Amino acid sequence: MPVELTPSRALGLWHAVALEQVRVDSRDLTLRQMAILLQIYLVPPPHTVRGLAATLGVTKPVITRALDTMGALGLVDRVRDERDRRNVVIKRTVEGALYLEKFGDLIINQGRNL
Amino acid sequence: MPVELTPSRALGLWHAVALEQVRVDSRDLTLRQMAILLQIYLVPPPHTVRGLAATLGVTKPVITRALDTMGALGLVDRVRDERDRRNVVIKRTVEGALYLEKFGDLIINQGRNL
DNA sequence: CAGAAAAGAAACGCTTGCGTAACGATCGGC
DNA sequence: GCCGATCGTTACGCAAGCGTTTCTTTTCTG
Repeated sequence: MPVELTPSRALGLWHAVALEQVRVDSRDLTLRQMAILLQIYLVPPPHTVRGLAATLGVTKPVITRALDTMGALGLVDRVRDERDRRNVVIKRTVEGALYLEKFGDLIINQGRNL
Repeated sequence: MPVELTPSRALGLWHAVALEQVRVDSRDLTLRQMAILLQIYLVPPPHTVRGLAATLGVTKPVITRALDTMGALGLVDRVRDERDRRNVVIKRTVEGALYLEKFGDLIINQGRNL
């Protein structure tokens, strides 16, 4: 069953969520960073820099930098892959899960108030 | 009738939209800029720098800079208010309307594919 | 009509992200 | 074992955003 949305409702939802997120959270993740974060948490692991770069259609340094930033915020973690030590496996964190959980609630609440 | 969303569906929708938007459009508006843009286009005018700053909970220079950037992209326009020449009234543009229309379609399509 | 107040922009120094290119570390094929 | 390929990071110069402060123009007040 698809999510039923009219054009104006869709933009209205985005509007309400963006507005509330800006008001509530000073951490201003870029859309790219958000896409990366959601990819990590919603798609089954393992996640690598190269894989994320390919999925997002961006270069590898973009991923590295985003992981730097979000790592400093505690939203993700990096672990060297012991099977192939060239790889880095991106790990989820409790704080990251909490962050997205709150964000999901925000979407739902704003959707309810539409 | 509210938009019905479960937590995972809400994040999934955001994920799909963010991913597709990153892949398709090199213009990477920040969440703040997007919130401003949507406010301008979804809420009845007039819109002023001061009003937007208050609504978003940010300082005036943030709005000025965002309008500079989005103005350069053709997404919004600025016109001096002739009634009170201290004010600037933010105007919508055809290109901005088109941009949001496409974005709305993106949300709907991704919502359908959930 | 002088002085305070208000609106928006500009200036300042700083931080962060970008794309491209170069780099060390590690693996795989011969 | 070596040499090319692969993975992630780092370096570089540049553009854009931030918060704070200052400035200019315009309006309101007494």
